[in-house]
Amino acid sequence: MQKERITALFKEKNFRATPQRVAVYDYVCAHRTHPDAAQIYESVLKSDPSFSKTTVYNALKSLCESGFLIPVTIDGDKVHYDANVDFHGHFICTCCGEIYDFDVPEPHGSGLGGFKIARKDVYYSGLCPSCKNKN
Amino acid sequence: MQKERITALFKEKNFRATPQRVAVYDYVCAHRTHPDAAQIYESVLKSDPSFSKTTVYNALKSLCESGFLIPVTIDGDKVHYDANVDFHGHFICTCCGEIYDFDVPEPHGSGLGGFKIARKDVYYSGLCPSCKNKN
DNA sequence: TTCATTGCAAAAGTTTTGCACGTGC
DNA sequence: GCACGTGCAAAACTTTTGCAATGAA
Repeated sequence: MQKERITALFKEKNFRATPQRVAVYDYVCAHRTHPDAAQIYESVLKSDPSFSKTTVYNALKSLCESGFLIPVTIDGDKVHYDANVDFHGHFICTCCGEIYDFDVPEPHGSGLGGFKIARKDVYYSGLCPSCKNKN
Repeated sequence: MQKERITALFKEKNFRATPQRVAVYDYVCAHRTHPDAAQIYESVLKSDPSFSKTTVYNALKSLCESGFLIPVTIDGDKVHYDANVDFHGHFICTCCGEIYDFDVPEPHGSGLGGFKIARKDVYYSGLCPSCKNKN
């Protein structure tokens, strides 16, 4: 997606379109590998050397709150981000750390009467095909 | 569960039964609130002031690897631990941070041919009843 | 103009590491 | 006895915070 279209999309949803936010979103859209803040920062820094790490965190937080991105907390330490906001599952390889998308029906839990459910996530973990065959 | 029974359980599964590991597991079994490493450390320290934080991390890692505990990474930063290893969902309140268990059928994803699935997790987030009614 | 966002440095918080010592089996 | 676990301090990392300066609308 070109930056002008991202800017238009942001304005349409009353989301302040700063070049930094556009760059962060552009990167996550273009790299469907579920990058974390460090990877995003490293990349956007190349086109704008004055880009701050704080700004990456600010942008990611705002983008998630406004529904442009989804935080993926499958990995215990860092948070990964996904531009595909349609419901789907995430698989993480415990060997190489790679995260894969997969199709899964939305799960329906019971015993949550009175709770307001805002998000549902399905996380699998194990070995990806290449790591599985490595040993 | 008394400590002697935990020790017996560990030995049964060829899991070295040090008093520290027993204490950590005992705490997580007794407190079904999905504690994190800091909470566990704080508690076990009371009965043994020489208990090290490193040991808590070591014990938790080993206990997870041996299937005694489940790591809950629903929260982006710290890892929580659950002694209930039977399949169930976890709900986290984005307001108070409390984690609740709920029943949910095991999800069956598609498109993972060639992957070795070791674990499945279903995480919900939103507002718990009391936080929902707070505003 | 105005107020949200940015950028910097410093802090906070969790988890890991290296290594000597201690201990379960 | 020996391999494995423990404990300590320091390091590594991710993320947050405070605040002055900047810029989008």
